[in-house]
Amino acid sequence: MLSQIERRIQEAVAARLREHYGIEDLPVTLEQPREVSFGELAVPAAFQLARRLRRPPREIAAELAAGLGPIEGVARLEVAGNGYINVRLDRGHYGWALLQGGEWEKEPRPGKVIVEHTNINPNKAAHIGHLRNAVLGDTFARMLRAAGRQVEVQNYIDNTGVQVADVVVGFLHLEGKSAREVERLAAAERFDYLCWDLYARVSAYYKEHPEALAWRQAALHAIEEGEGEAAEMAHVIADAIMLAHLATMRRIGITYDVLPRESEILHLRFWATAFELLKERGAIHFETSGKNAGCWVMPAAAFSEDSGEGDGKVIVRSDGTVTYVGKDIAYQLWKFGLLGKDFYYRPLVREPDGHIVWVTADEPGEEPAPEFGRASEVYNVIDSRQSYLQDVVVAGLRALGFEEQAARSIHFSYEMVALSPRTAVELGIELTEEDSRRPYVEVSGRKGQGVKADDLIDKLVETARREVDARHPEAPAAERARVAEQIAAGALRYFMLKFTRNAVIAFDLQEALSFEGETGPYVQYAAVRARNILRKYAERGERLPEFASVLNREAMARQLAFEDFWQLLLAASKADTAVRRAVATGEPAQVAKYAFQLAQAFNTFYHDCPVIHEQDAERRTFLLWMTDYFRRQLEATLAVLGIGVPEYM
RNA sequence: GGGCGCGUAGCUCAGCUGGACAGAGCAUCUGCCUUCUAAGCAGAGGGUCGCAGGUUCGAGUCCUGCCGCGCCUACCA
Repeated sequence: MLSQIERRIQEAVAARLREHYGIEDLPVTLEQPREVSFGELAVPAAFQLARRLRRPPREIAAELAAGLGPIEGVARLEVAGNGYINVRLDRGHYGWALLQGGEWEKEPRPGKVIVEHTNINPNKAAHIGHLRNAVLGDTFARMLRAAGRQVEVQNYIDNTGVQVADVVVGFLHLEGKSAREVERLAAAERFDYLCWDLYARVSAYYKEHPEALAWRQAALHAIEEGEGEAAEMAHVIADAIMLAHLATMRRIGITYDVLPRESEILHLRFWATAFELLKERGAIHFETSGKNAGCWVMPAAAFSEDSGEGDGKVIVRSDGTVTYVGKDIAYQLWKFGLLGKDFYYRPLVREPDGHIVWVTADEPGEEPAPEFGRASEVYNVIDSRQSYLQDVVVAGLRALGFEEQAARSIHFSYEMVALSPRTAVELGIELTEEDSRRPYVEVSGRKGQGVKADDLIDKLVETARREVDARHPEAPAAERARVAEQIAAGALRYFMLKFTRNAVIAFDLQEALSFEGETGPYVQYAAVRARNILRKYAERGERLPEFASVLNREAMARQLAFEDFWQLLLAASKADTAVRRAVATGEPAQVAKYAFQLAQAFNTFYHDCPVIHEQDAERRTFLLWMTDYFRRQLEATLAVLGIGVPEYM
């Protein structure tokens, strides 16, 4: 809605510039005035012209504004400050247009976007760092969809890597378990927690007994070959934990379209194909001397600006096994449809909403699968510590001559989640004097430190449940449980989204468990309040009026003359703009901030202005409509954030 | 050493392509529940935007140089 008016203003100003000054190369930008009392939009063009024309901006602004004819949707223009042209919208026109339609503007583009996120090693329970990844990825995918793009969400399962091998070593050598015994354990509750501890024990064992690293090598080899006890055990572990991760993420509304597995990358010879390509086109070479002797290496010059120091990146180890990066290059090629091969697929689980999650398979399945891959754009949601490896992957594409795809391979990076010193101490992690003074402490998953995702969600649900029980003791228990879960999920998702991507989160348990101020529940509460108004109105036996027939443009203009009403409506109408802007900058936090500010505006309105008890009929109708419009806009925004609105709070 | 990122209120963080007097939440203090639920609202105090230059009509935002901090720089991912 707003962007249509913006376009008209830009066109009108551009035309005026052309006709009056003969200027065609000045892009007309629009800003939001600092103060709402200045109007809804501001044109700073006079400042840019001042230099060229060598005249004071204020004078130019006056001249410019005077020559602009009437613009649809604009009530008037004012010259302000030392050269701004402030725009006042025609409020009646605006409100009326929103009442008529007010659909979200989209920017559809051809081609499919792949968003890859979560990507947790299937060897232990998920932790809060993984939650940040998944929430960012899931929200970004929702943002893209809301903006009209076609999106496919992938979650890569590294089921043949070192981390899984380490847990295999643990079961095999520290626990003396067979694949069959592990299978029984895997069927029990909290297998991911059990592996979390075992993984930490294995890591500690390596430290004490470095010779045990040979076990890892052997396991890794066996897994890559796909045969023997270790390989079988690896599959059991990885599959069970993959399902545990899906269950964890399901709790906060996250799901996937397809899970490409590393084992298929190997067994279907994706890697072998990519390897041949890389060799053929000279992207990697065999090292015969130096510390990388016997390895296939990508030269540092390929991915680093000044290639002075680096020795390049090992793609194939001297024992013949391929590194993660190598497999990732094959995978990235497949995503763009450049490998000339495809996986087989089988349905893995059906989500409660009917959505099917597919997983790759190494032989044809019975059910026909949708087409996966063949994207025109790929976002890899991976933390910033791995930017070096992402650079290598992209360099691989470039070295193979896929310039365009390399440019469309986007590392959607974000900073790590560390712990606040206070929370670290609460978890029993010993801190040095120095650490306790720092704003945050990085913890080691290898040592079994950190906050498990499910533990955090459990705590959030408990906290929410206490509040819900206190407020609604009469409600059925099952319903209270569901409400508490929605609040917990909202709190968690908002917490992970309120920080911009490259802020290190110092995770503080108390802060995360807070439901006041800038939090998910605050925003959910505003939506619940709006719903309550409409529900209470209906309970009084009154039917919601046919707004479009009762409220005409003049009534809109009359009501929107009140500043508070106008500001709330204006804010609510900007939801689609906020999402599109956030897509453009790749910053989900902007959507979260918008939702919070909109909720704030509504809460003020809610406090100041009773809707149902309004005496004046026209105003009451208007307020009901505005409440409903606000509700729809906030709920749609929350949906983009993956946050649901509880029945009550 | 090199690469990436960060440094804004006591704390945690926003600040869109440079724009009109620097924002939010938390914490502290003061008020407001007989009204559509106070997970709320209103208000107060609190900042030489790390430092120094530069570009510009205009710099928290761009450039350069320092200072401090973090991450990466594996035949782990």
